[in-house]
Amino acid sequence: MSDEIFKKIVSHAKEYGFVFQSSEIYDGLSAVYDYAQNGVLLKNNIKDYWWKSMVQLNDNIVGIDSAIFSHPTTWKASGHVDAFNDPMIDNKDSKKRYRADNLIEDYIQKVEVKINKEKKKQHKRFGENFDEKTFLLTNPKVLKYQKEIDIVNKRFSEALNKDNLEELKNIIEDCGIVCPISGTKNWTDVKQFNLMFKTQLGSTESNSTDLFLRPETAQGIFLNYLNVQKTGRMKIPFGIAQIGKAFRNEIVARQFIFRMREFEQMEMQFFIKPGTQMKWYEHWKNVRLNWHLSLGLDKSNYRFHDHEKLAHYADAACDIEFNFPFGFKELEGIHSRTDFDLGSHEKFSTKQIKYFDPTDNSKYTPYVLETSIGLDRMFLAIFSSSLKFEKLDDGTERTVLKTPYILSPYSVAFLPLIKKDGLPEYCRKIKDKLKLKFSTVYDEKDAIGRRYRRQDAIGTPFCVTIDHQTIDDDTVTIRDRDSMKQDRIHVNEIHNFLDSSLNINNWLLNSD
RNA sequence: GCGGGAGUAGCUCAGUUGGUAGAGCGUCAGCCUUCCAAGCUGAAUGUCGCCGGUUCGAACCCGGUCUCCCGCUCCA
Repeated sequence: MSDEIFKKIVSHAKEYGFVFQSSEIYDGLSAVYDYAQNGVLLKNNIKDYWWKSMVQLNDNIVGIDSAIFSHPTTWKASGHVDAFNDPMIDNKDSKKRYRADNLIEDYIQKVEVKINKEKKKQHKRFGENFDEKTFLLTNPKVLKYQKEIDIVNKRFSEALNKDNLEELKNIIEDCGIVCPISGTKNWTDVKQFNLMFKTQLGSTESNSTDLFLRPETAQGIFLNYLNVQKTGRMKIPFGIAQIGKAFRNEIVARQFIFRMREFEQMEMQFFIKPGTQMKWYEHWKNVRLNWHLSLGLDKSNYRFHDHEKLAHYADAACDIEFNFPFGFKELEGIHSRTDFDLGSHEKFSTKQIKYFDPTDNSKYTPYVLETSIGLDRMFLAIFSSSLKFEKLDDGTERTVLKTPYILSPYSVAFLPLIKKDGLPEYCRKIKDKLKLKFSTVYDEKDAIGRRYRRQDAIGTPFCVTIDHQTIDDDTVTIRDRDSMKQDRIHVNEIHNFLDSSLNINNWLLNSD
């Protein structure tokens, strides 16, 4: 059911120039998409709406645009090198996937348990006379176990150091490790899952450094925290906002633009005094939900989801989930990141990243409250929930993209009723006057009704139509996308009409 | 990555047991048109995802590969 709708949404995105699969003429690239002529307008409008709500609306939030490359130590400090690099192995029978290193570690532990069992047994038997050292050195069973552990441990650490995946599999096979679920030894090869994209800085092999494409934009903000705070004379609490691309080699990337390998984040890191994080956590939860609601999509599309299992850096975290065609899924994350990031960069860089608080003469590493929204997910949320297939009273159907007016690719279409009698010329003239301030489009081909529907399909909220009366008295009709109703207004009023309909104040500050 | 399904025009799809492709919508040009996709005339568009094999001959059969969808898995 929703499957069908999702397919229609994806088709519509392509047919009307919103999203194309990347490199389609070469059969495409998995989980990479391009924004097309209309899509880029919608996407830019979303960015703009977010940026203004953060940077322009708040005196204590500034924006930056940090590089996609950063010093490789960044990702050690952030925890991504450890958290994003796992050797994985699949059991072909149970179809379950395991971390190969965990399987081996578990195995070693099991053998250790056997030694302990043996020890307890002997201890019970000999009581006071039990000599642990001699026992461990002489008991044939223990010696056998211990020898096995030593060998496995040695091979294991060598394999890990050399990233020798084949050897990891050999160890698993040699130890006879079975899948806990299927109980079989039918394993695939071990594969390294590196969620970060690697590249090199430097053009020759001998003098190049391995770099990662950033898997999140947040670290660019943390690296610049001190610079921004000093040069911007920022006082805590304050925030740094950023919009930018991030890259993750997802194991499974699916659901259209919901999970892509190259994606765009809109993040704001808010720096606060330790101990105040819960207050700010609640604050930003509110602010962010209201931002979403200000766009006027149905309230029931949103819900909070609190994280039970917290990430290594967080002491509280939740998602704002959106009702996508495939169910409620994460759209935005609000995380209390504590001083994990700044503290870690302090440690790795050995530079002090402290804030001197003049209000009480205290000195501390600031805590961080993060809001992080996926721009592509926001695009999909808007696009999928806006696309309506309406049945009109006269029995005909109408496909209309009811995007929030302020985000629509084009704000207004200019349409001469017919293609002669000077109407096109007149129409172009008034379009030209408005085209720099508003996103406008012109169309004279086909019957007027068809042109209205074309604009409906790409979400244009207003259509200005020039007819013969216009030539006589300089009035035009202006049609509203959602109601399909028309008003006749004077040409000179178009500017003010659009200006007030699309006034960001009315949208952004209308959150209650 | 595993299992299942799929890939034919911009979109939705048809194509009978193998005989080198069609429809609807859309697009374009012209005519006609005084306001909500359906008037008339004409036109363009596909190496049937890609590579290879079987065959006299492949959209159709076989193998490989790429991509998409669903489920599993993963998700700092």
